[in-house]
Amino acid sequence: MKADERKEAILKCATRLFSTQGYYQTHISDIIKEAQIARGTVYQYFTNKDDIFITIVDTFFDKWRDMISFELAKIDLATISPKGYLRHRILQTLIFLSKDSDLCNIALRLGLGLPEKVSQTINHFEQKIMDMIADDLRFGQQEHNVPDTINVDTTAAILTGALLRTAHHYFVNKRKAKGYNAKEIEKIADDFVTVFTHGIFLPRDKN
Amino acid sequence: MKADERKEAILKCATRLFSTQGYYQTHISDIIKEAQIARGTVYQYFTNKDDIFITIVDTFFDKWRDMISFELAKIDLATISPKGYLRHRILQTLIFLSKDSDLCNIALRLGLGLPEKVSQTINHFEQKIMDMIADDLRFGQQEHNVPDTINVDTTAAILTGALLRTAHHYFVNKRKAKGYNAKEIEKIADDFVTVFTHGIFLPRDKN
Amino acid sequence: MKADERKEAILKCATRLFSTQGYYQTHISDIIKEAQIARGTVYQYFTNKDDIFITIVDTFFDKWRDMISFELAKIDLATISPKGYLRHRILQTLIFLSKDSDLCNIALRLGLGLPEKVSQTINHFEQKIMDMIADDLRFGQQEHNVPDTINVDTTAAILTGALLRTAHHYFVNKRKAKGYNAKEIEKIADDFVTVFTHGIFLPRDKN
Amino acid sequence: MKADERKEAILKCATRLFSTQGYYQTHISDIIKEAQIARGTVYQYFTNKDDIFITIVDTFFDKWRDMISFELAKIDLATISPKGYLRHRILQTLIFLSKDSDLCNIALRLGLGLPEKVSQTINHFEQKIMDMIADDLRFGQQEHNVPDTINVDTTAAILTGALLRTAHHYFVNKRKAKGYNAKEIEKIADDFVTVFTHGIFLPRDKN
DNA sequence: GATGAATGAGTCTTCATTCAT
DNA sequence: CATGAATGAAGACTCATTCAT
Repeated sequence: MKADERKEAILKCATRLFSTQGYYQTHISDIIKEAQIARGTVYQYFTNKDDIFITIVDTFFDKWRDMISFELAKIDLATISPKGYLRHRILQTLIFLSKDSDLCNIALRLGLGLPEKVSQTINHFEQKIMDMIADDLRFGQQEHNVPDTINVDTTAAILTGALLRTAHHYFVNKRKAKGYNAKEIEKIADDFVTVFTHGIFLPRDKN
Repeated sequence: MKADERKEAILKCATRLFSTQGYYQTHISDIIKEAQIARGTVYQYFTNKDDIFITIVDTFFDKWRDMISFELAKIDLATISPKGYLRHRILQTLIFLSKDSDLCNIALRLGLGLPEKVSQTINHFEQKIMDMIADDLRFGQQEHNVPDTINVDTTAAILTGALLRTAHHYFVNKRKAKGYNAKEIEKIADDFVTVFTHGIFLPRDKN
Repeated sequence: MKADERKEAILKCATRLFSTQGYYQTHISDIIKEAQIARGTVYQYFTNKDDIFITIVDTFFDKWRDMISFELAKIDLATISPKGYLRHRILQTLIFLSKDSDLCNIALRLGLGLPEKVSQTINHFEQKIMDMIADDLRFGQQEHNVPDTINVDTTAAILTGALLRTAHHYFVNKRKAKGYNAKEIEKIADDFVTVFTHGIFLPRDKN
Repeated sequence: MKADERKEAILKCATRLFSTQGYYQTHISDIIKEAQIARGTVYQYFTNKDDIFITIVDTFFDKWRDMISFELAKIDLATISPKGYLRHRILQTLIFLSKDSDLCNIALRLGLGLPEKVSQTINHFEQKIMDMIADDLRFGQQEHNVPDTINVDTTAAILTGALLRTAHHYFVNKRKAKGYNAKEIEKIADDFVTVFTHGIFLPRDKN
């Protein structure tokens, strides 16, 4: 087997394992068993375990960027509608992510290997949030406040992702020493609601 | 120090450490150093490391649920508008999450401890997606397709979270053996765009 | 067993092993087998293998320094003869080194673990030099050029050690880019011979 | 390149590396990188790593022996004075050792590759002994007990080498089960001092 | 002869957990 | 209850050597 093929084979096995078991619970032993190679062979192609993982994510990222550029070149920015533009972007990204479930799992950092029991606990938490949101949406549809046209499943995922990430963005990444005050949080909530009330396009948008 | 206080003290230290360094990179040694107790003492209150972590997340979840019930009881479902309802829900959750940055980080599973270098790689990936989305939004505002009233920062976080979680929901959680076909993915993308085009409320909604 | 005793026990075993098998051929496995402790115990007292070795040498060095100071304080510099002074120094150092054969071997860096076969080759080389010198000395005694009073064995060791270290001192430590020229080497040889011709005391020295 | 040249090239590179980094810290990888050959090629000329090292030392030893014989043949034993004889031997050996700093370092076994930190510790020890001896000598010169004609630098190296090797000779090589007693050590010290008091030539020696 | 990919036994080191005091 | 010394299974990584091309 040629060097490139071997490297590729290792990455392939490692990707599946990292995705399934997470970073810490994927051991070199697992990788070599899966790839049917000797322990030392791994280290002929990668300096260490990190290197394997980083290579996977970096490659994935590069492919994503290439895809983005490639797709961007295909559309006519002068004529496409904003909605069409958004749809195009979303669709391409989804298609891209759908191609490799393992990479999707890794890159979305949602399966990075906590011990089974620990993992369940968190999943349970997130699921509860999503369920609650789905219930709210269904109730809204019954009450005719929420249009029947929206997909409850997708929208619940959207709102959960949106909510958790927004929280993370402000309260972890842009965390403030003395925390956020009531006013500031209300502002964030209002910005949040605005998006989901009117959408993100101007009303005169007829597309 | 009483048993309850001691247990609480351990959890407090563990929470900060788990949030900062992640599950695997937080060692019992770190916890006992921080809590200034002996190694064996930890095992008098918790059966093992997992138990500590699970206790933290479970407690957090219970508090969240209590908060939800409590807040739900305070509003009058008969009179509140759908938008008001959404705003209320979002606001309470954000307030709740804002109170404890560490717990927020843990529960959102975004800081669960990969080695520094590895962590950076993924952060970089997510940041790029968010940056790209923010750029799109700003461009939309210049072209007057996107209202100036939306907050680019928040909306970028919303869209990133929404997109990644939607992808994860379908392509990892509800993954199909033979993958999704083009039609199915287009359907998801359309559902996605719909939400962000019209919002999630019926047009007759005047609130 | 108390912490101090255990640490001491580990050092004792390690010292013997390092001396016998050298640094690289002494494995943690050997040490724990010898000390009858668990693998992890070693790392409770030392950060790593180097730390053990360095602790041994440093302790030895400290003891030597203390001995030197202590002995120096006991002699009266105003009345002692130079020869007496030299004798005192040498004797104290020899007594010190004689106390622990293993430490002597380690500190003198003459047995620091090359593989057996490799070690033999070098020993052989050094032995030949020493043998040759001893032969020269015995021949000198037969010819009545060398006094019968000198101890051939000791003197051969002296000359071998003196010669090799002098060479090392100049040709390795104080090595010159373009090497030493004939004149310079003759100077070193002359200085060398001077010491062994007249001794290192002035002729008027009657002690 | 011919077989002999290739073998020579490998030995040359290996010699420098062994001298610089020591036996254990010189890896086949280092040698092939330096010699710009393939990994397998080394094993076409040498059976293993030891073989390379032993070849180096053996070759060095053979050269030394040849030199000794050659030089011995040039002098007239009937007429040369004992001092002249010693000078001749010392000078030839020094010239020989001065020619190849790396080989000198290897053969003197003073740089055979302990990890840097470990190595420093021992160097420090040896240096302290040498410094102390040099101080003693300088003090002796001030007091006019030691002739100004001796070279302090060289003599310190001589005494250090002499002392350490003598200790090694008796306490390691010829070690006794129950150690040496005070009387025996005094005897060694006296023999040692004798050499450095009167030199190793008979007083009637007028050379 | 030359190559360099592959091998795998062998090392150090880590760290959650136990248990005698 | 609290302590912290002791444990040892488990894991990452190394590197001399082999062998098919």
